[in-house]
Parts: sequence; C-alpha cells; structure tokens
Amino acid sequence: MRILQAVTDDYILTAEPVGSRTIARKYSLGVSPATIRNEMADLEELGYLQQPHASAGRIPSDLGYRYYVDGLMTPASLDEEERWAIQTELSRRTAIEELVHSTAQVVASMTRYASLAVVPRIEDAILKRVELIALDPQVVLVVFVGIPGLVEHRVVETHRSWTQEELARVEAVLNDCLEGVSVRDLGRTLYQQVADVLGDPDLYDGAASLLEDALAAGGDERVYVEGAINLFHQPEFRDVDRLRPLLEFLEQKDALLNILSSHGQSGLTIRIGQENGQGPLEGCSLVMATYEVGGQVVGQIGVLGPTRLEYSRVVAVMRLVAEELSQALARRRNRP
Amino acid sequence: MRILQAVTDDYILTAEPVGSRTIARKYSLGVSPATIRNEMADLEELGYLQQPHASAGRIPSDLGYRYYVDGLMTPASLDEEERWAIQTELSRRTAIEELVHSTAQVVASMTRYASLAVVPRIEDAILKRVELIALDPQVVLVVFVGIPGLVEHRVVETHRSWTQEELARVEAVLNDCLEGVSVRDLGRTLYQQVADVLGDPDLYDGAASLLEDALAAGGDERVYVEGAINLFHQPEFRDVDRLRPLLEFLEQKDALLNILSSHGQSGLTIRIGQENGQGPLEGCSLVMATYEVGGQVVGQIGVLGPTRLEYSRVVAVMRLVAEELSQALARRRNRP
DNA sequence: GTTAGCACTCGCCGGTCGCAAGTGCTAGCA
DNA sequence: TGCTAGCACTTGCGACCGGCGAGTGCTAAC
Repeated sequence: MRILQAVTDDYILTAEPVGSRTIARKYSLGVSPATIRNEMADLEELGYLQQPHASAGRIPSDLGYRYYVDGLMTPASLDEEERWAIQTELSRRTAIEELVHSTAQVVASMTRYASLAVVPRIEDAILKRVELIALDPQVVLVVFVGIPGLVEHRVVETHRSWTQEELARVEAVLNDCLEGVSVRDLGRTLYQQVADVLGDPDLYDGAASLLEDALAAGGDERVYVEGAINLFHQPEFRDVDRLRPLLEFLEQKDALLNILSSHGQSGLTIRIGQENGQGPLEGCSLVMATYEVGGQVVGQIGVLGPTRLEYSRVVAVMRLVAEELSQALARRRNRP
Repeated sequence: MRILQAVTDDYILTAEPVGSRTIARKYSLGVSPATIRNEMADLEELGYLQQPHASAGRIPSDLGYRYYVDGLMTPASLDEEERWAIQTELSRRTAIEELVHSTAQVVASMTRYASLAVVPRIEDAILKRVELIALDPQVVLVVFVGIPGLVEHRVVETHRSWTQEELARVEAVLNDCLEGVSVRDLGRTLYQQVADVLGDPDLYDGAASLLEDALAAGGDERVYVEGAINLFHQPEFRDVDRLRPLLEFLEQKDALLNILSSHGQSGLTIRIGQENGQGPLEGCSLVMATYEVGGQVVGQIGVLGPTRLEYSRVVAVMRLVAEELSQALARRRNRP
C-alpha cells in the first residue's frame, strides 16, 4: 500500500513513469529498490499498476487510482488565502447564474483543470412571481422569478396583440393563483382556477400560449465550461490529436448536462478513467459535487482533468466550493 | 498579378508552398514554369511573396495577401442553401443576445474558423422602460428595456429596505421622466426632474443608488467566441505551442472587445497578419463587420483564422450575415 | 520576352547506433 | 523467510547520416 501510494503521489507530481530507484530515494520506505521492484511486480499482477513499456517505470492503473482515492491519499487542506479568494468572489455576486459561473471560474483557476457547472433551470424552480411587460403590441417580455432566487427573462413574439392593461390583469391573476407552482407547469396546463378568475376565455388562451412560448424559447445555455485551456498544460494532452476530441466533447453541452445531472444525490463523486465509459473521457477523471438550496440539490459543479489528477487538492477545493456556494445561495434566500 | 493570384489561391487551398511547376500545371497562364519562376523572383523582391526556405515554393506575404484581398480575389457567392440556413437560424430567435450569439455560431460553422461577436451593452442603449421588482425587502430585481430591443435584468442587494409600493412609485416616475435617456446616465446623475416629481429625497437617494448598483453589477459577458476548436483543423495550428497563445488570447474578453469595438464605422474591415499588431494575432487574419439598428452601428461580428484565410468566402459570409442580422434586428423593432 | 536544360540547395524520411533508465532474475546474507 | 546486491537484458529516445525529391536560379538558345 505504501508503495502504491508513493508511485501514485510521484506520478501525479511528475507525470513520468516511476521507477524503483526513485521511490527508494524520495520516499523513505526503509527498503531497497530491489524489494520495491518485487512489490511493484505484485501490484502490477493485481492490476493496480501498469507499465507503459518494458523498460519504463510503473504508473497507476484506473484501479490503482481508485484504491488511492478511496483510502491512500493524504487529504489536502487549503490556504487561508485560497479560502478567502473563494469567499470574496462569491460575495461579489447576487444573481444565481453569475454566482455559479464565477464559481466555475474560480475552480478552474485554482485547480488549473477544466471546470464544469450546471445552473438550475427556471423550469425546475417554484414560481415566486411572473412579470409581463409589453415591448411592442405583439412582443411581450416575460420575467420569471423562481424560488431559489432564480430570475430569467424571455422575449416572446405573440400572435395576439396585447395591451399593457391586459397583461397587467393576467399578471395579477397569475401571481395570485400560481405562486408555489412549478414553473414547468405554467404552459398549457394553466389551472382551471386561473380561467375562472380571469373570466375571459380569450385572455386565458392568450396567456396560456404566451407562457408556453416563453418556456419554449428557453435558454439552452445551462452548462458553463471554464478553463478548458488549462488542459493544454497537462503533458497527456501535449498531442493535439488527444486534446481535440476532448475539447470537442466539452462543446456538447447536452452531453455534459447529462453526465453532471445524472449525479443527483448530494455529495462528492469521483469518476476515474474508464468509469466514465468509452469515448473521449476515457483518459480523464471527473470530480463532481452538488450544491443545494434548502436541502435540495439544485445544480452540480465538476472538475475535469487527466486521470493523473491531483485528487486530494481537487477534492479539497470542491468540498469547500460546494459548501460556500450553497451557503451563498442560502444567504440570498433567507435575508431578514 | 495573375501569378500572385494563382499562388495565393493555391496556397489558401492547399497550405503548401507553391512551386512554379504547380502553377503552370493547374492554372492555365499560357507560360512555362521558367517564366513563372522569373516573375516569382520579382514578386518576392517586391515583397508580395516569400520563401519559407531556399528549396521550397513560395507563399504570400502579408503584403501579398493585402494586394490579393484589395483586388485580385474572385468574390465568392453562397449557395441558396447557406443563405437559407442563416435566415432560418436568425428567424428562430427574438432576444437580441441570442440572435447575435446564434449568428456567431452559424458563422463559425459555415466558415470553419473561430468567430467573435459583440453584443450591445444595455448601458449604450436608450431607455425604453425600467421595471423594479422586490424579491426580498433588501433585494430588488431591476429590468432594463433599451431601445434596440435590448433587455437585461440585474439583481441588486440594497442597503435600504424597499416595499413593492415604493418601488412601484419610483418605477412610475422613472418611466415618466426618463424615457429616451441613455441608460448609462441613470446612475448618480438621475435628473432633477425625478427628484422634483418624487418629492421624497430619501426615496430619490435610494432610487439613485439602486440604479447605480444595478448598472455596476453589469454583465461583463459581452463578447461571444464560437468555434475556437475549428482552429485545430488548420495546419498552421497543428503545433500546440502555436495554438495555445491564440486560445489564451481568445479568453481575454476585454482585449477582444477593444479590438472589435475599435472598428466603429459601418462596413467590413480586414486585418491581415502584422496589421493586428504584435502578439498572438500576428499570424492571423481578422475579418470584421458591423451590424446596425436604425442606421446606427450597435455591434460587431468577426471571423478569426490564419492569414491563409479563405478571404473570398469569409467576406461573402460576413456581408450576408451582417445584413441579415441588421434586418432581423430591424424587424424586431418595426413591428406593426 | 520566353523557354529548355542543368547544376545546386535544402528539408524530409528512413535507417542505424549508442545511451540511459529501468526491469527481472539469481545468488547470497541476516 | 525476507531483504538486498549484482548483473544481464529490454527498449524507448535522441543524434547522426545519407539518399531522395521538390524546387530554385542561372545560362544559353529561340
């Protein structure tokens, strides 16, 4: 175990296959290189180490990293300075998207890997309020305010012409009847109650299709990717042909969204190499954390790098960041 | 001139230095390779061509490209299909940011280079309307609606507590007094008239600092970069060390903003190689166009690639796109 | 003014070779 | 029985080198 730990630590640091001599010199295990060689041969047989070629040192396999992550690595802690950097960055923002976005930026710059972040969709939020504003007779600005401090506006072209008075009436009824309803349900499924209170069926139809269109117009930009260029510095991506597929993958926001949001339960998850399935993520590791509002997971944030990842540091950063982000969101919500 | 044209055309196509034989074979100039060699030696002496090394063919210099762009190149025209792709993409959006953003995406995918786009700032717009909504007693949602169909919302934490009634009063006064004012001037320089109409100096102060904070909170994300990975396919960026500085430069949104928005006059500009100044853009060419609302330039859009750029095609795409974008924005505005 | 011929230049490619790092194995020692 | 020193073996990597081919510039002739 101590040899596996030493090999992994050293390889994470140097990106060079680690030989028995190196370990004997740099890590005081109290045994000679020859002994280490014997043990390393065993570790290779067990699948924890592998050899890029016969005359080279050893590097950890995915399994080796997994074992390392699950128990061997020494947990890192962060400088006061770094904690402070995160906290001030988060206290500078109020809008939730910006909060999450700048969190992703901080994570990228602190870890020097790529970072990913998912912002909650307004559709998943509980409606707090909706505002309807006529920009032109047939263009309406719809502003949704959702419960975890989420605000989104949509500009909708309508078939029907609207006066500001009509919109004000609809707005008032909606806000009276629908507070606490999931935003997703605002579309065609507008409730009977709204129809009753509004009275006018024409107005009701217009409102329903207005909201439906507003929800359909929706921002697809829910995943932020920051610091992708950091991957350039990693020796494993020195080769363009290895880097390109990865960067191309990072452009596919829907795929990223799938991966990140599949990680629904609260807490921290590490996916190593092949655990990400086949494809461009095969040689990468992904550390994911969730952030919450009111005890409920509303989004995810992740770090992506080569399998040779500084796991302990990344885990420390992610723990702190997820915590701070959740707290910042909570502060926004529970103001006096 | 015909030889310069042939060399440039061929080099743009193949990315290989062009020899006299190749030109004689592929372009029917009616002369032999020997003649072409003589002329090419002259063109090199004049600075239009250069030789990567003694035994290689010629490639155009920046000056050569400049001459080519200014008169030699044969203007490209676009397929009906491509025009159609642009038009449908633009008709699917209504919000101005999305319109510009998806324009940038279309340009990137059509040219296979990187594309840049600047969205107008709400600060530069004329105020059409402002909405103030209390989210919490000390958190106000400010929605600005600007004249070229620009909408932006900001969430502001305030020192003072606001009731919705107070906000409604301020909002009414602001909308009465300040329609047509530049959004930028909404902050501290709130006009005397507003103070007079409001009466209450406390309310006036609160409103002024609320708007000031709202403007300060402002989105710094005004430049979109799309298709940066397309640059991977260009042989001149095969080398990571050549590509990285460029991608790093593309991350500096403020520098990009400077470059693009310095191009203020209406129309199309091409900057070739060193014309971009020293630094990461030295080996690149930039084609910039403006888009307008009501005859006024409100934003820019650009294409970035190696100096060996398909100028004629890029110019055709940019002409069309700028035109279509301006028209789409005009349609949004002049609805019946 | 144009062209054919020819000697010359130089980057690229494939092969060879020595070096260095690291291994596995064996024999010896506590 | 576990550990260690010694040693032969493997193999990737970088340097060196020579032939090839593309392309040039020059000269002489038309």
